[in-house]
Amino acid sequence: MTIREVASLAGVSAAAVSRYLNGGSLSEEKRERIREAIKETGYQPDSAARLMRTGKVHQIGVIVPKICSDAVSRIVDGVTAICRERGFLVVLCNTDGNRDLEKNYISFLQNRNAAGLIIMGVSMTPAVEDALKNCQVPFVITGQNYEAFPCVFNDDFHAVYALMNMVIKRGRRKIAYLGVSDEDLAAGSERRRGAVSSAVDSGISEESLIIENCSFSAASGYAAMEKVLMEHPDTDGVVCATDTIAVGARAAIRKAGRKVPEDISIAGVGDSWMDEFMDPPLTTAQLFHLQCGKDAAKMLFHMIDGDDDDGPMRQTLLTYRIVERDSI
Amino acid sequence: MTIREVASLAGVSAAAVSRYLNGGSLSEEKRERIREAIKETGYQPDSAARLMRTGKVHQIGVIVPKICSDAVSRIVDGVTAICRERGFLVVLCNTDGNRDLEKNYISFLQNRNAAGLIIMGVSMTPAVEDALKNCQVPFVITGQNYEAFPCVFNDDFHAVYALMNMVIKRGRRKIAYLGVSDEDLAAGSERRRGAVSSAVDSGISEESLIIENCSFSAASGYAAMEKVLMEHPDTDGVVCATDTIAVGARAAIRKAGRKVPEDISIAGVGDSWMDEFMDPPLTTAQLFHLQCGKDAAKMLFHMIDGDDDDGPMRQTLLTYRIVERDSI
DNA sequence: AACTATAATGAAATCGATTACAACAGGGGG
DNA sequence: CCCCCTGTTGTAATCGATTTCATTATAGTT
Repeated sequence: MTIREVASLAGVSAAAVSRYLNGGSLSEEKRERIREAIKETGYQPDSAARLMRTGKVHQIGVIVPKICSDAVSRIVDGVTAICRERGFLVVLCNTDGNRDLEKNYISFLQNRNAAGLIIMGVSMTPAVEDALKNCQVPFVITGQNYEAFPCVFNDDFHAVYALMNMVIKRGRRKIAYLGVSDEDLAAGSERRRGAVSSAVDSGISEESLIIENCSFSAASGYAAMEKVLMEHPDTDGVVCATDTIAVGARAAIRKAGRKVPEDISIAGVGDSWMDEFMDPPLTTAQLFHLQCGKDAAKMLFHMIDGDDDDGPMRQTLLTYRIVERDSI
Repeated sequence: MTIREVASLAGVSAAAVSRYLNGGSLSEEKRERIREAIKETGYQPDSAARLMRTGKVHQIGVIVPKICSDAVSRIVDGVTAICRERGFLVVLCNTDGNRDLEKNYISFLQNRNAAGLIIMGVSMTPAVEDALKNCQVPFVITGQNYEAFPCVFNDDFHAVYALMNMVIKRGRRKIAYLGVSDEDLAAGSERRRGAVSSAVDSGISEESLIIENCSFSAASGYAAMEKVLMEHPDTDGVVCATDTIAVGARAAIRKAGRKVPEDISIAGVGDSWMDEFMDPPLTTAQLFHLQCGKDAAKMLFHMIDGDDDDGPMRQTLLTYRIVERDSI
């Protein structure tokens, strides 16, 4: 079903049908005939041809390091919600943590496959930075804060700072921080800095704060906590970079026969759905992932629409909320 | 950068460059010159124009009822893995449980936006069934078994049947089944039937099996379990349609002061990552979601490639594995 | 040498929509 | 009555790749 067939069925030119669809001057009479013909045929304009002519893709690309993650899937959820409103499709690109793929996707998506990009958990290697600098379509980075690029990110530093303060206020002095690699600017470096700053500000020396690095899994949280309890049996508090790590750490504490929160306080970050069903319910710093996705998408559409007035590059700092439960 | 510019730079015709890219007879000499020109310019053929001419989209559509779900995200992970190998992009469509959207996406994606569809958690309303019957592109349904369509699905019935048997073998007689709505053929109807069959086959009457319906959340599992314990204080076993429900149920049992597994046995379905970190670790029927996604994608590509020889419509039944932990 | 099959090549048509342009009609102002 | 402006309309060019077709060159066969 092409525009010409619809046109001849309605007894008008193809241009008239196009005007009907895209808004152009047209008599009410023809308008009616075209409406009829379209309803009758169920005609939908070919998006490839339309794209070919106008150059406007109604898709955006979302690049993620993995999909099976509470945080990532919530952000993606927010992005899809806004895109649906706008009639845009979402192209989901899973790099599986592979930097080369990240770079490849960035360059490939520009080639008429996406009107803009949302990138999460970007690993800012020189190659990726280069790809972004040369990027022909607008993009927004989520979850991490790079001065040079538009991004939507969390207040990772203060979230952990606040959590740590709470644990210290409970009288804990021998505290462990289970973090993730500094390669991850936000969940790694920023959160760790928050933990250290809080400790130091409260008179706990940086050296006496126990720091262990984990991957993003509960299993690695379990292993790290086991190690901490082995090497520092007097540990009485633990703050985890993510709730998933906290789940593992909590199991290790249980295995060691220690009580939470009597013997050891524990806290996480993220407000995962299972936090309130843990035993005891986990104190956490809630992050607004869904909002993050929505904000990033809205920002991207502003850039795509050019509503930006070439205005200042935007950096959106999201808030966090301490959810105090019984684990500290 | 168009094919003509590259061509003139290499001193050949546009057709020659196209032949270079798509395979056609071409002298080694021109081949070399074109290789040069492409490297120099970084030319990438315009996918819109290519699509326009050939009609071959290198995208597939994935329609999901929600994204924030362990099962869904793992399946999607499997799909993206196969698509990446094949150089296809994945268009992720989140219907958020809205049936109209499901139908709309199915019809919209056919319009040159996808070479095929993978649909999960389809709600087979007449409208959706109609949309599928008229679908111009191949599609595969995951997680549910419809005779009339190609699908990849789990052995939901036997998974729960086996779990239930284990609980009964532990000597439990007053058992509750926390399920989900029958609207969901697989997780709802099939699993419930498995629970009932097992009970009946073991001499427990259908009437004495306690059945409560939940949504897919831990909170609803908590509420349902609370209700069960209130109305049937002698309950000594509970099987849940999903691990998430089990997490909620387990918390309700704890709240009620009952011990697991001494007083009550509990089991779930899905093998969520947090199962082994629960207290006690949760016995579950592991489902192979990643494999499900991969199989569905492979099946779809067979259909797209036409390797099917118009062969029989395929129905893939996945296996399950009982993971026995300490909760029963 | 004559002939045929095969490879190499470019010009031009094509996919289906949008849009610049030209043509024309009708209305209002002088 | 003429001019100009605005609104309606269709024709044809266009986007950038692929592919058909016709042509020429080359090799292989009698």
